[in-house]
Amino acid sequence: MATEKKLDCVILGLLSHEELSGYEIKKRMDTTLHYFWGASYGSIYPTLHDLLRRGLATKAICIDSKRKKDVYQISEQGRIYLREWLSLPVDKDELRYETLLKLFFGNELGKEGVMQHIDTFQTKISSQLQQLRLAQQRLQACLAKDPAHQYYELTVAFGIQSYEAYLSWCERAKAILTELEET
Amino acid sequence: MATEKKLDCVILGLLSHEELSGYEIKKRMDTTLHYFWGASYGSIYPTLHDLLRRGLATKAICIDSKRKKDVYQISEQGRIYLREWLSLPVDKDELRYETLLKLFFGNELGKEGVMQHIDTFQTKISSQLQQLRLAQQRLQACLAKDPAHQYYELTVAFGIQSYEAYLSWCERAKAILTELEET
DNA sequence: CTTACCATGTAAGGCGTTACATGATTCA
DNA sequence: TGAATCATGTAACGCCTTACATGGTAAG
Repeated sequence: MATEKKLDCVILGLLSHEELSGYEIKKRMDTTLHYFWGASYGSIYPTLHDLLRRGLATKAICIDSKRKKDVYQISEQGRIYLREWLSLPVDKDELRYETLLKLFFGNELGKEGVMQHIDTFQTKISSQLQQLRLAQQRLQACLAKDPAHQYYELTVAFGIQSYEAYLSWCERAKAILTELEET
Repeated sequence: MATEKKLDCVILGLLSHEELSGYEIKKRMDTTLHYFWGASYGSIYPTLHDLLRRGLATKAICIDSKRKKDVYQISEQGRIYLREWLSLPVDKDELRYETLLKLFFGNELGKEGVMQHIDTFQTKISSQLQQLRLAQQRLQACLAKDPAHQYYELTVAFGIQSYEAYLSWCERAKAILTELEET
């Protein structure tokens, strides 16, 4: 019942690349996966325990220069489970842009308010686009060494392409609204 | 606690355009708002009752040719509440594309699988793009009559622009993967 | 020495989906 | 007469966020 849980698969996916602690997983969620997925500690740690319990991951205690952390590795079982999920058809691609919602009800909000929201959106997207471009440069430098990064690069390219489209839409939208104001 | 609820505002927004029944609201969610918002009956009807209770909407029973339905109207209080929310800064724009997730873990899935997912994605987006283009044509025909539709048109334009970007990314991604295969 | 960051976790509770239930009406 | 659509709802339950709690270490 309710929406199918995927966080276990996402974490397994990250572990398929390298061993990670819960804290590091959260980092990945906030950076690498940030623009197309997310999760909080409150869901990550319990999921990690669950993966252990199901034998899909193993845990080791790692002590790097005085600092202790629990690192998790994907198990053979986990790899099988992950591959199975990856092969399944995609269940849902979802976009929830509150900005579009507020725009849609723009008649009630008024032109100035709408303009304001577009400006804020544009600023946010611009800065995220810069981040993505940086990531792309870093990736392209090491693509030759590690062709596995090719897939990462594809997702970054997706982000760049759509964010560029967003920005050009912002300009057009603002132009249309300005014209409306003159009339 | 937990994520802030916005469905009440979304419904009020829809009611600000016209009076609607729960069933009709669901229809709007599945068509007009479909690509940037969603909701099920299980959340719509209770929210509608809640709006009544809070005095943000009123209910009337409408009998159209034998068919009975409960239509809701936004109240003055509701309009104030809606405007207030619309003026607030946008809290969250969220994108959750499982397709990108599976792509990201492409190394584990393999090229063929990734290609498959891209194809499916491309097909789905193409068809949704067609829908959006149709909507745009319909809208442009009546923009002169009702300038309130301008805002609706802007959201449609956003969808078209980003979906076009998605599709051109699909082509590039497939080309890159094909090249990889040849090597 | 204090701020920031590393690191792990739990509890409460909201949100919203899925599945189930029911019944009328329209149309083929 | 049967399928599709109109129409309204509820119960169970899963998911995940927020907020809270705790403590160690690195760096300025």
